[in-house]
Amino acid sequence: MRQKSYQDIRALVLARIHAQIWPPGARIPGEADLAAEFGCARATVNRALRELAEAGLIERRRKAGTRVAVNPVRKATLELPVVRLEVEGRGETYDHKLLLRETETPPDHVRARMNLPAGVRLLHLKTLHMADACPYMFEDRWLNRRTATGIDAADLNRISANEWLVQNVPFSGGDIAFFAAAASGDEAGALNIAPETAIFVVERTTWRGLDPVTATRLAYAPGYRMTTRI
Amino acid sequence: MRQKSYQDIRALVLARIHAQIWPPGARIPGEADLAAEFGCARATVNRALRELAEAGLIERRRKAGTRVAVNPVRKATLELPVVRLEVEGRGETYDHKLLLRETETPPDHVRARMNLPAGVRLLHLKTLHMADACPYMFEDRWLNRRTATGIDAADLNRISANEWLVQNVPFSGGDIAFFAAAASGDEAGALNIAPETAIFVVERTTWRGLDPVTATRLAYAPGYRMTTRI
DNA sequence: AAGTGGTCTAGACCACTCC
DNA sequence: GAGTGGTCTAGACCACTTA
Repeated sequence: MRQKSYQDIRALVLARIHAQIWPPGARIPGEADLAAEFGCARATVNRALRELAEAGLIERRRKAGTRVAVNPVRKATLELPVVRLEVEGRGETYDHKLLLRETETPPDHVRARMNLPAGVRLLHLKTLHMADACPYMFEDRWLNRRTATGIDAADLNRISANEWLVQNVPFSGGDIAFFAAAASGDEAGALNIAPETAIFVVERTTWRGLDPVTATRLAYAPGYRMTTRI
Repeated sequence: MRQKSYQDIRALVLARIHAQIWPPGARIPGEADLAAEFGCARATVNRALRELAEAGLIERRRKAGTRVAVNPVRKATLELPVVRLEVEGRGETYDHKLLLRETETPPDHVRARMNLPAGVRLLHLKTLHMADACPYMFEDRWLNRRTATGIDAADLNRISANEWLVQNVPFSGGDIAFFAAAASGDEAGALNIAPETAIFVVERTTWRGLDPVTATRLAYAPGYRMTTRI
C-alpha cells in the first residue's frame, strides 16, 4: 500500500473502533493528527471521517472534535425502484392492469395528506401490478393534475402511472410510511386473498416544492418482504 | 453569492434537471466544463455530482460521462435507533420486561439465518418493550455467545439486550427484512392483542465479520408506522 | 487510444462552538 | 478567544470504459 486512499483510512479507523482501541464515547485524534500519522493529506482523512459520520458511527462537531458514537444509529438505505424493474429484477414477467381511472373528490384523509382545500377534485387511479401473472401489488393513487400535467394524455394501459410519473414529473421530496394492515375488501378482491389478511403497506406522498403531486397506498400481496443490508 | 459552494452547484444542477433543460437520459456536460461555467474548481463540481449520483438522480461512468437517470431509483434512509431512544424521542416513558432467558437449541430457520451448524446452542431472549406502560414491541432474540461475549454478565433487567449489544458488540453488517404478519400466539399474548392481528415485523441478523452475532424478530404493536422522507 | 470521472495533495480561509 | 472541522482551489496522476 504505497499511497493510502480514503477507503484505507476509513477501514483503519473502523478497525480501531471495532477493536475498542477507541471505545464508544472516546474522542479520536483530530484530522491533522491522523493525516500525519497515516501519511496522507488532511482532505483524505476528512473524507473518510465524513463517511463514517454519515453512517452514524462517529459524531463530529467543530471545536469539540470527533467522538465514537455511544448509541450508533444505524442507517439502512432502502431502494424504491419502479415496480416493473423490481419485478423484472427478480427474473419475473411484469404486467399491470388499470382497474379505475376517474376524476373524484378524495376522502378527507387523502386531502389532508396532500394539504389541499376542501372540494378539490383529483384523478383517482387503481392499478394491479402482476409478477408472472400473479397479483403482486395493488396501487390506489390520487393525482393532482396541476402538478402532474400531461397525465391525461398518457396511455396508462401501456405504462403504469407509477412509471409515467417517475419519468415525467420530477419531484423534490416525499413522505413515506411503512406499516402492516388487514386487507380491505378492495385490496383483498384485487389481490385475490381473504379479507383481513395481514398485508404490507407503503403510503407515499410526493411534492414538487410545496405543491402535492400524488398520494399513493401500495398494498403488497402476502409474503412480500422488503429487504436491505446495513 | 461570491464563491459558489458544492451545495450551490448541486442545487443548480438539480434545477436544470427539474426544469428538463437536461431531460431524463440526457448527457450533461463534463466536470471540467461545468467548473468553467460555474466559475469554481472541478473538485467542487465533483462533490456536487457525486452526491446527486448517490441519491440516484444521475448516473456516472468514466469515459461515458454523466447522464440524468431515466428511472431514478429513489433511496430512502431509515434510521434504526435503539428502542429506548425511539420511544423517548416521542416523549413517552420507556420500560422493558425480560420474559425469557434460556440456553436452547434454535429452530432450523433461525440456525439457517445465522449460518450455524446443527446442534449449536444459543441464548434465547424474549423481551417486551413498553411505551407509557403499554406494550410497544415484542422482541424474540437468539444470541451467539461466541461473538456476544460478556452477555451472561449483563443485567438485562436494567438494560435491554438491544441496547447492551449496540454498546458492547460492534458489528460489521447485517441483513434486515420488513414485512407484515399475523400475530403468533406468543406475540399476541405479549402485546395483549387478538391472535392473527396484522402486525409489522422486522427481522434482523447481524454479523461480526463472517460470524453471526444475533438474530432477532421484532413484532410491533398494531398501529406502528415506520416513516421517513426522501 | 483517448475521454471522463475518481482521487490525492498542499495550502488556505472560514464557520462554528466550546471554554 | 482559540481549536476543530468544513470547504474551496489548483494542479496532478490514475483507472476505468467505451469508441
